[in-house]
Amino acid sequence: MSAAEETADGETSAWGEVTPDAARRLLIAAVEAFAERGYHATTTRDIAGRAGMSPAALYIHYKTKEELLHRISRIGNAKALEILRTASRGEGTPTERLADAVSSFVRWHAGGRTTARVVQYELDSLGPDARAEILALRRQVNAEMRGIIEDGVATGEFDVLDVHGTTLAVLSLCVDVARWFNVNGPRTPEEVGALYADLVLRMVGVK
Amino acid sequence: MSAAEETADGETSAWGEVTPDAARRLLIAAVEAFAERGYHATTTRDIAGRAGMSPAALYIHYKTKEELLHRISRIGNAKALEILRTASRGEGTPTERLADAVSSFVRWHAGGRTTARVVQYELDSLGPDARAEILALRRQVNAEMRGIIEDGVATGEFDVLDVHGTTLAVLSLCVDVARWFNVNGPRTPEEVGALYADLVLRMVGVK
DNA sequence: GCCGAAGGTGAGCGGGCGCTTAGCGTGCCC
DNA sequence: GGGCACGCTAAGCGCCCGCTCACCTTCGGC
Repeated sequence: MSAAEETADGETSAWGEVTPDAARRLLIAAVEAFAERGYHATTTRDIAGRAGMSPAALYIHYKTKEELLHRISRIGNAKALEILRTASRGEGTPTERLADAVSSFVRWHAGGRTTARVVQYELDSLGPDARAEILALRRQVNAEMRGIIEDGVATGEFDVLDVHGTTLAVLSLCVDVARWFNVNGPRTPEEVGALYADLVLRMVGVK
Repeated sequence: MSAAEETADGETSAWGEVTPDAARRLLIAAVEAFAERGYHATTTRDIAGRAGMSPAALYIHYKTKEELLHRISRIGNAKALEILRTASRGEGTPTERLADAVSSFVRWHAGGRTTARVVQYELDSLGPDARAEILALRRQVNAEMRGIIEDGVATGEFDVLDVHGTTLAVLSLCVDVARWFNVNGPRTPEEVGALYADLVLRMVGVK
């Protein structure tokens, strides 16, 4: 992977599907700006400037500033869902699959904090149609996590009183990593992933 | 308490310390607007309009729009700290105090979601000085929660590998309630508080 | 070597932003 | 009951926003 495919804080981006090159650079610039300042506090001049272009160039590749956020949200949420699915549908006991799911989901939110922040915290900045589309992806994420927990309850490995509530809490815990994780802090994404996998196994009552 | 002291979603606000009356009405209007749309997407005209005043009236009571956010943040974070301190410094075993702390902290974040959202998620919209002041309050919140966990480890009630990491996770779990809690959803703040207290006791390894 | 498509720029429009200012009404003090 | 401090409004200033438009390059096809 080339240096151009890394964002400023070092995370590797999976924006390879975005073409042409100029459109991808604009999108990566937008991710960084939205993550730093928030969608509404980011100007189109700032995004274009980070990508080394004039403000007008943005509108060759995107109809509006909101379309940029929409594209970022869809790709990012799809990636998060894919990560969770890979772990959830792998081999192993529910205990192993839950630990795998949590640790990889957390690693993505910590390591790709810039992207994850935008994906998880700028939902309300989208218009109704776009928000509805993203919410559909979120429901699939929820269903995937709930599926693992239900499997563990069925095999007797887990001891859970409220499956829906616990699912919500587990996902909330993982997602909120994007808010507080500090790349220059004392923990690596791998360490947080391992810690959280342990905590979640305790939450579902694994002996 | 009068109806005028309730925000739109029914939560009772502790803004009694804010005087005169017009300043309090503006502040409550700002809390609602910031929670709905976010700080940067909220206009001073919107805040003043919600309070039934002209845009200029805002500047009689507050120097800038940011001062409003700063005041809200300080009062709200102080309230959150007070709630946690009351539970943390009460009587009982560490197990009882932790359950009490989590359930009351969560009840505040769920029931007072409008305020809690602003308090917990608009930190980055503050300038450097104001942010530093709020961060000092947050460190006290962190220390209070960590204190309970350390007490439980000392008495042998808790089995925790990483005290700092677990403290972070517990607070993250509680705070994120403000993001997803829905007043019209299936759970009451009390139910979420009870569920979360149980989950957190599991996280710290209470038998 | 000419042409059209694709991708870019500089200048700027309409509008809404945060905030200011001049002046008005009201009630309290003496 | 005159003066004045206080709370508030109507109007609007200067700025920067998202976005557009007229025009300029570059380049592959024939």
